[in-house]
Amino acid sequence: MTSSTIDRILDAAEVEFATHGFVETSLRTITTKAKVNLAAVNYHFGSKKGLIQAVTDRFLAPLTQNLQIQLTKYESSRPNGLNDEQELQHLLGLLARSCQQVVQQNQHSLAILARLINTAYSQSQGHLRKHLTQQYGASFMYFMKLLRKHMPAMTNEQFFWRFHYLLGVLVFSISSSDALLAICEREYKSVRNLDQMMADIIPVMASAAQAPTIGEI
Amino acid sequence: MTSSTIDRILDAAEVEFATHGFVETSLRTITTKAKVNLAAVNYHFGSKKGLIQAVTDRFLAPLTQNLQIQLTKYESSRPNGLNDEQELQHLLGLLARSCQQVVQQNQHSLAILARLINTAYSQSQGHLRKHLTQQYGASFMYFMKLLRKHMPAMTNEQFFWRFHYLLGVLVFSISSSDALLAICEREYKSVRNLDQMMADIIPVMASAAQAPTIGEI
DNA sequence: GGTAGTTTTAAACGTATGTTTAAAACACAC
DNA sequence: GTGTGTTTTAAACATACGTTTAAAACTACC
Repeated sequence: MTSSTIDRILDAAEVEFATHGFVETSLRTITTKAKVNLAAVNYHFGSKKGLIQAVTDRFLAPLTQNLQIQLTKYESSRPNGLNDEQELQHLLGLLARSCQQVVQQNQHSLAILARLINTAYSQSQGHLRKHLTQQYGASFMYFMKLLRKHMPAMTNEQFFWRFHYLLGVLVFSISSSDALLAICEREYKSVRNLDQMMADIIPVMASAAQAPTIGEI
Repeated sequence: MTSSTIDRILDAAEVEFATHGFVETSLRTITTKAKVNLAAVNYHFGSKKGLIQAVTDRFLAPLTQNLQIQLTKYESSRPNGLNDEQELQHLLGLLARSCQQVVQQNQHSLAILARLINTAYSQSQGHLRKHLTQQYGASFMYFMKLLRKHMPAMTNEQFFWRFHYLLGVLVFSISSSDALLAICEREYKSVRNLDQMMADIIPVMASAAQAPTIGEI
């Protein structure tokens, strides 16, 4: 077994990044929880930034790949006679299923992804955003293109905005899921999980996607 | 003129907090931009946390107050015969207008508010969330209660989730607005602003609010 | 004009961070 | 078994941060 060190670091970093964010977690807490020497991170990943990238790559690669496969499969054997609403629900459902499959092998991947997107869109110059789209943009572009097909009553600009409003639902829900699930359990005695939440969100996003546009925007 | 120091600190902190976040901005950059001695923050506000609270209080107090007034005014002279969709649009419009009024006097207030909510919901134990609801929860509870009235086909738990999905649209859009507006201008040669974005979002949120619920959730 | 209270200043403090270093430990082919 | 390349280790480094201190500067009142 070669270098369980790397895996132990990745596993520990994943948990910390997901629960406390990138800047808020130090290499020292990561290496301590991983039972690994502090210098190991810089030795194996070069820098903290390198570690963050490795952590995100580990699930972003499978996620985009999975999504790509699901979409092409769906496109090749798509049922006829569906209206836009149903098509949107299907597409969003595929995205949700990809997320679920990835989260099954990596419990914190979505939380990290949400943090990643949040920080990417919080810096207006957006180096991180550029890196993400260059690295993984292809699958998501394809996804957007399919969505676009079933939101025909919009200009490209209107679609751009609408898409990011939908993204907001997803990102906020996921990054707040721990808190929301806890509140839900305390306040309504209802024990739920992320999968149920995702299923809950799909029709909401579909409705939001189909909301009327305001004039010429 | 007594202590322009305090105001200069608040103004500078506001800009930095809005554009770079709370933890990412140091007291040194704030005091430098404010042309004020480093120790001034601790002298006038006690600590960095105190400064953050002062910065947020400066716009949260007017915002909640404004919202409260608008809501009670609306409730007392509400037009009859509106359906739920229209009522929701009205209520969300009032929230948007409150935001606009506050943002008019304080350009970065919404960006900071979005960051505040994001961090509040990102820590599952939620001390900040508790503080916010204790301090300013009244107005927002009232707002939620009015919203609830026009989303009758839901359980309380379903409403809880749906409300936070809507909140996600708002929070993500606002915290990403700088990036989104920049992309929009570059990609579609369309110069827009936050007000237009907010107006754009209202029907989307109203639609999302009325999306069908999944079974017994 | 002197004095008490407030504010500002420069400097230092203590701590935490990411990173580097150089020696030690290890693995494995020859 | 020796030697080479890789990995681990403990220690130190350099920097950045929030905070504190004590003296200086300022303000306002008698």
